[in-house]
Amino acid sequence: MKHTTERQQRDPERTRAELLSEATAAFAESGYSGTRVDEIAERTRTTKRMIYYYFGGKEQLYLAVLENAYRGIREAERQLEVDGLDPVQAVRRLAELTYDHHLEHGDFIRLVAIENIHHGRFIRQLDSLRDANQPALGLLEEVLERGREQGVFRGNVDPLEVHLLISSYCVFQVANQHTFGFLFGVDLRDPERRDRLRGLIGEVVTAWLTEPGA
Amino acid sequence: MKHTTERQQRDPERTRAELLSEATAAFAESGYSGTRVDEIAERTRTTKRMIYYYFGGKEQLYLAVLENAYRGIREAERQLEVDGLDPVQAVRRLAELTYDHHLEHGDFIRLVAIENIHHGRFIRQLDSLRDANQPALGLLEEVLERGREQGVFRGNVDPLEVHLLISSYCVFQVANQHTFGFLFGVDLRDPERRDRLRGLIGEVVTAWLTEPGA
Amino acid sequence: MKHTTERQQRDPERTRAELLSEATAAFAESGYSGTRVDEIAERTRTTKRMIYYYFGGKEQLYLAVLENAYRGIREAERQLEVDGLDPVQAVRRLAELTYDHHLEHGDFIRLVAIENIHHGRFIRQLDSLRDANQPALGLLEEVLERGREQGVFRGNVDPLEVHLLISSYCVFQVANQHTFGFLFGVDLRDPERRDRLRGLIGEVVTAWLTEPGA
Amino acid sequence: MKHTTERQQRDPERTRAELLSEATAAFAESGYSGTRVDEIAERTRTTKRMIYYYFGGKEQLYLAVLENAYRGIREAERQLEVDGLDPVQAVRRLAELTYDHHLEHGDFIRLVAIENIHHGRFIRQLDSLRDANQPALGLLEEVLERGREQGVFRGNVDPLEVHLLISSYCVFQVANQHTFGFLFGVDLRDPERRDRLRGLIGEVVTAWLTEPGA
DNA sequence: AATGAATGAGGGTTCATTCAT
DNA sequence: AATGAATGAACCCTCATTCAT
Repeated sequence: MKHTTERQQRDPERTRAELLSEATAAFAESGYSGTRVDEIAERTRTTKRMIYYYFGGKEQLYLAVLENAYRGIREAERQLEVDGLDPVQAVRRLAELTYDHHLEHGDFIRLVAIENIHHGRFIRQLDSLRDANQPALGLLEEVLERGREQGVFRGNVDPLEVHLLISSYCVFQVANQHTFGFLFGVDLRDPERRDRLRGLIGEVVTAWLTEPGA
Repeated sequence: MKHTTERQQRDPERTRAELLSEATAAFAESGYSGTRVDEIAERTRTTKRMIYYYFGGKEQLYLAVLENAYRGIREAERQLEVDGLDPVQAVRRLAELTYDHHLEHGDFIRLVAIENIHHGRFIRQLDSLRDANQPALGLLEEVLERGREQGVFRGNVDPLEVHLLISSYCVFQVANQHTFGFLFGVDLRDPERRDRLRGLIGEVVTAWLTEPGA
Repeated sequence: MKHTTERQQRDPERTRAELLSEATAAFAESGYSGTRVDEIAERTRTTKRMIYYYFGGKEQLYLAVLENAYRGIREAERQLEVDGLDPVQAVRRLAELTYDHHLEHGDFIRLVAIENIHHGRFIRQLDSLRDANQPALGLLEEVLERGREQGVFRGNVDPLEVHLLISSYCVFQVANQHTFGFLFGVDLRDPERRDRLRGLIGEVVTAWLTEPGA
Repeated sequence: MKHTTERQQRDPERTRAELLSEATAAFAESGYSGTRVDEIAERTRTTKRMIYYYFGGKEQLYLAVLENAYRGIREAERQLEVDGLDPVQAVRRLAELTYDHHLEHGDFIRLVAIENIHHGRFIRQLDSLRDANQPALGLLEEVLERGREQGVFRGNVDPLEVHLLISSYCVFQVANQHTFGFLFGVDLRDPERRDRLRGLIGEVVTAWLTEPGA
């Protein structure tokens, strides 16, 4: 009679998924160089050896993590809905959803920061990410166009730049919270503060988009 | 005739400064864990032994780098001048100078990103940074107050949040340039693009500050 | 035809045992601080990397050495036999066996001396040694009791103190042989001298135990 | 006007003495390899550099420490007095004084143990110690001879061996206190225990020396 | 008589990875 | 499909010592 140990498991998919998930957490926590493969393995029910068995090495595992993280985000962006809202409300809504979304996915934002620390050396290998359309950007494009048609928004606006405005703001609050918080003595994650900040970027952007005489 | 070797030198200040400078470049380039002390030493005319002699260790060197970088930035911020400009122009000016300033100090921004990857664990040890006043923020505060007095700007605006808006935007373009550039197929450092982006944040912020009926 | 290298071997038990054995010799020879892990490794067929693989580090290896050495001594003490001897002969026998035993285990005695130089800081971590009974002491206790019952030995004798008397004498000859030998110009390991010394402590102790009117 | 810093001092004798004294404490505390020259210097008001200036190096300093320690002990031994006591009392007295003396000079005993760990490699360089007479041994010799003449002590006794008996016992209690204390759960420095042990060795030795029919 | 600056050589340890079944 | 054993290369750091005044 064979007894199932906690280690031995005949479910490759599950093992792989567990490795990927824990590697995501580990890399997001400590960066690429700062994460040791032992550390990742210790979080799982398998051994370090399996990382090489399933992924080939630390770098490949990191690539899988990165790709997987972006895929998840895209998936979530596809859920965004602003139908039935007038353009101003739609932009505000979009900004707020983006804000919430970023605050909820600290790991992802940290992975992106890490990747930039590495000069984007890894992401550049992921062709799968390159051409995929950016759902959030597409949606924004639509809304901006709608606003312009209705004469509510100024014309000559590059959706990418609006996206940049919103993204910068949302990303910064997560990515730079430690230094900003320390230097200015504020806690950006404080609920009250967060509520204020949540609405701000939408207001700012729409103020600009709707600015009279622009 | 003996020639002086390139190594041996009796100029402690210079040796220390060189180490600090090269360490700054190295850490900004590869992060804390990603930088090897040998690597730093190889950039200088001394040996890695001197890192321990002058700083005590890798971590202390990194701390010195971090502190020095922030000190430099503060110094630069103190040079900012917007006297003689009306509030709207002043904010725009401030935003543009901040923008330029960030783009010119990629190393600093990378160090800040790195520090955030480390959850601010190092900067928290630098009490010298905590209480020091933030020149840029003070200046902004003055301008906002002036605008409010003149009835040009809305009231009830937290200078810190305006600062956050501007900083986010400027920092993001440097810090996230690799992933953003890759994903959207743009080069944020392209001069033409940069010129457009340079003015944008000031316009956006002032549009909001001056929004009628606010 | 490939020949098996001397290094590569798939016998963990043996590798471990070899490391332990050579480490014992090395630590006994040069002390804890005086022994380099490279030095230990060079004595074996593996590399120093294996010390970390099997033991975790220099300190843990030393702890294993210490524990192992004491275990070996205990094992040997369990072989002691004085059955069928009258109490006086038994004590003499015990003293002589202890003497021989110490002279034969110079490494052990040196390890003990080294441990005392370290203020017992390592041994205190070895709970396995604390509560284990001390075979030699138990045997001695029996003999002393027997002698007292037969009216041959004085009463009111603490076996531990008798043990201390004998141990001191035997340990000293090994542990302090270099300074003592140098200062008094004698070689304590000289066979003739040793034969004299071998019997001495038993005689001294029994003279005291059997002292009339005590 | 020159002000005297705490460091700068123009008293070579004092500096040298301080170094010697602190080095003694340091070496006795941590052994030869375990003591770092920085550590010694930090205990004094001078710098590490002075160790090289005054002694030439770590080894020479250790040699000076060793020689100085032995010189001090010899000096103390010369103070021993047993005049006016009968031989039995004299031996007991000598044993007790030796006992006290050892317990009071733990540093010296540790230095001796350390020297033995190093196989007496250093002491062998100190010719000054070799030929010097051993006061304690000479005194013992006299007493033993007196006892033999009076028919109280057995003849054919090597004073060196009696000295060895007493020394072993006294040294062991200090040198091996940590392992012995740990293994047997006793504190050899406990005052009550110490009082018992103090008298023991004299009784044991005299019991043997006076044994009838020897 | 004394010192600040500098250093070569090694110290213990950890890293991602491969061997061999 | 999975794994225990082994490892080379490098990593950060510390040691006793010397240079140069």
